[in-house]
Amino acid sequence: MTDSFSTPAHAFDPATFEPRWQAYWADNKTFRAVEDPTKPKYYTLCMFPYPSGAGLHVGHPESYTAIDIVARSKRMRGFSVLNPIGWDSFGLPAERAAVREQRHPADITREYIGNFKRQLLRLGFSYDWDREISSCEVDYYKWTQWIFLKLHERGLAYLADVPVNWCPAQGTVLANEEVVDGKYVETGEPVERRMMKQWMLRITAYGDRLVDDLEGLDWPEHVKEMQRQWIGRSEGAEVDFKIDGHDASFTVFTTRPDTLFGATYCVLAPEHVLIQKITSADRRADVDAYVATARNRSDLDRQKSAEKEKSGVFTGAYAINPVNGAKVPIWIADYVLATYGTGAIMAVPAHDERDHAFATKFGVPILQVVSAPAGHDVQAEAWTGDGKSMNSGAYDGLDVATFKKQITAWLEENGHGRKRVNFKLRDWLFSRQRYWGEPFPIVHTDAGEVKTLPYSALPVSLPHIEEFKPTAEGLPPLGRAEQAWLQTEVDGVVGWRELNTMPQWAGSCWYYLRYMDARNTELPFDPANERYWGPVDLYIGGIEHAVLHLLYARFWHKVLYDCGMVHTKEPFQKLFNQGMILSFSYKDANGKYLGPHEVEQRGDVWYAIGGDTPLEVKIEKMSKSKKNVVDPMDVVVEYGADALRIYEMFMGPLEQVKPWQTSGVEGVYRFLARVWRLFIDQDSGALRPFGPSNREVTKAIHAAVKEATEGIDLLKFNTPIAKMMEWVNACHGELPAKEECEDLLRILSPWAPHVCEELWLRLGHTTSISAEAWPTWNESALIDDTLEIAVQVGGKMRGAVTVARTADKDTILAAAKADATIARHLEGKEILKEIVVPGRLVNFVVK
RNA sequence: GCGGAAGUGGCGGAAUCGGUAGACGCGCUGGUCUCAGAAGCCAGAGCCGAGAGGUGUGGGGGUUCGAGUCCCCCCUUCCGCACCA
Repeated sequence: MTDSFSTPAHAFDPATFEPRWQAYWADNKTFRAVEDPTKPKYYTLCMFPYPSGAGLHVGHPESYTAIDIVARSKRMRGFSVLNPIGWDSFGLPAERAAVREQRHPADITREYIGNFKRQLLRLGFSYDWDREISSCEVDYYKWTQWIFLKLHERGLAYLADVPVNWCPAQGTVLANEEVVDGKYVETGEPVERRMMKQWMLRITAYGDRLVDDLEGLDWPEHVKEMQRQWIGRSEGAEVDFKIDGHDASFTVFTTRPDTLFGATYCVLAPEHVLIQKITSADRRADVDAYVATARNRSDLDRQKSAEKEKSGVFTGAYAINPVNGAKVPIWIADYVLATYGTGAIMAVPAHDERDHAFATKFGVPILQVVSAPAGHDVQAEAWTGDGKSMNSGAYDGLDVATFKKQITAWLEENGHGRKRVNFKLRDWLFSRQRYWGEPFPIVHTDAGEVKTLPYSALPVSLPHIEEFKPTAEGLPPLGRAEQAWLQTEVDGVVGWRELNTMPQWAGSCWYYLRYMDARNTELPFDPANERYWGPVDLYIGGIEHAVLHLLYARFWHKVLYDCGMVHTKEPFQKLFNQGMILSFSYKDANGKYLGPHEVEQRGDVWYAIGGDTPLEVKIEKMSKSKKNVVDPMDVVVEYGADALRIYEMFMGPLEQVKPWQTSGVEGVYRFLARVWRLFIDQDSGALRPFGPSNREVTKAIHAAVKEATEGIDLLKFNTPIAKMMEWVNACHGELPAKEECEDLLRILSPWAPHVCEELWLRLGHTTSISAEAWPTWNESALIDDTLEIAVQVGGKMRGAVTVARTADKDTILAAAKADATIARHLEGKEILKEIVVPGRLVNFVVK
């Protein structure tokens, strides 16, 4: 009832102008990206959003705001900026929702996209909406299929019978990268191993380049390291071992060929093909039992037991060591992986910890062939470091590196082995037994041939089906499509379409290229456009994609590079990971979570409203079950988009994990309201008069311009806000000179574009502030005529004196000694040394 | 176990070519305005101490006139990898 009194007619109210500016930008296509050869380009990109039913969470606007600030400031600094947005819209979650809600995934996906888009528009991001794309629409996935054909043409796509990660809950296979600890990373559902015929992409052929090209990238070191570890390049040798009494041999991979003389046994993985052939009659029962057990154990079990003890069984067969003819027993053990190297190893227990553990348990001899430091007994513990070779015949006395080279050369010359580079990285399992994904441009003929469709036959549209479950015969959901889709003709032969679909990663492997030429109907994109826009200059997204998406996209990019489609070896020049935004949660003694509106603080302790038992307060990841989710749209309704954007940046460094605090949003809202009141008379709505600037205000604006300019380049978006706040504080409620006020609006506009456009308009300008030139600062304006010099006595702070900036050493010392407090501290002491740091401090070293 | 990042007021965080620790914001205290409240505005504050002063950037040592910053040891937290021969 007192609102008319308490709220002036023209008080700061973002809801009155924010939507108006959003409409203005849309109507005028203010942020259209133009291939302008007269300007340098800048390409900003956020990781492809997956539009979920839950809508935006506060993590989305964090990276989007950071990108938007860079994009807006780069435009103001004369760059032609590409800042696009689109939707990663194929994938399992939509299909599961479809089953749950009895609706078609296309309908669900489009609804979610509409919701996301509405929310993003309400936050005022400067996207070129004319380039909006959606990976589930046929005008996009036609080109995903096109790129698949390119991969196939180059021998990089093949069908293979492979052990796959089958997730029964999802009803599909998963890529290695999607499985952690035997569980699907997205849902935590268990994964088991099966043999299946699947489409694979030969990413391993690019292993070397994927490692080597990391070198020149401006990426966080730990992300590069994660990629290196995942690719896991290791250099060594393959060695062939004949089997005593059999016309057979097997090959091992080792990184330590220099320890060949110390091999006291060999191990085959339980899946190794030779096992049946070489096992002796008296060992067969044990071997069969061991192999059967190993086969039935899940990866998770295998991993768990790895932490405890080694297991294994002797085959009864012996291998012949090619370097010295020694016969060593062949064991089977599941600590040797079928999928890495050759699935077989030579074991050198003296110099490998795993072999040592195994040898100790099963009583296999341990033979030292590399000298260890005094006091190190290889019988007790393996020595894996450097040393001189011993017990190695003619090779004794060599260091590890030299011996490796010599023995590898000897192996090659004598046909017993060869130099070899191995990767942990395996080929990418590229098919999924699901509906909501890109169909393969592949046809299987009745004669059993696998044929690719010609480019002219694209797109292969996803057929409409009603049920998204496997067929009764166990075929993937696409088996439910009509005969007219299932059966087709290629090269004059009738055949059946591939029923698998591509994984969700396919669409996100090249979307950043489509943005460069989003409406091209002839090609995925025109290479001329790529030469202008590529590569992405700044890419921001979550650390969760450090391996998966970034590895796959780099792989495809390199293939397109080899096809002459793109002109850079790498797609993303600079990468940055935003830190997750956490939130406070409140839990009562019964373990029940309470929402922020159900709790109150009394003193330092939180209680349920009206309750008297203290609650447990924690900072946790936002989740519905913890009742600590912050909906960015709620924040917009209460404080406006500008306040949300500024708070997301003001919370702390972008890369840091940090907790959401609604009181902090109120703080930045108050800042914006102060800016508003500085410019606008709240009662009349009129622009308030400019006045004279003083030294303090002028210094503050230059400091703010400097901090904003440098902060944006360093992706430090929090401290510039502090400097702008200092300028407002320095104004003490009175507008200073017009130019300084305009500079403030210019530098604030990337963070808070709506209020800055509004005030810019009210200053009488008729064009958008987003097209203004970025201001510059003057270092000289930052320097004061007088300086405060800190004074220490014996290294302890005792006071400060104010002197002219030009004051010389003696003047400063005299001023310091004249200060009453300093004089008191110097009294009765002998000054041993006088240290003067110009412009900073004086230190009297005393006795 | 291996690798990486980080520990600063009641809270989020500033400041690292070594040079006045705690900018800015939140919260708090006091004042102003008001019949009253809210908002706004002004002022205060690391901690201990009445004060002089002491003390203080996870802990312990060291280098230095001077250390949040450099060196050594330790503790804690978070993240990644985890039989890859």
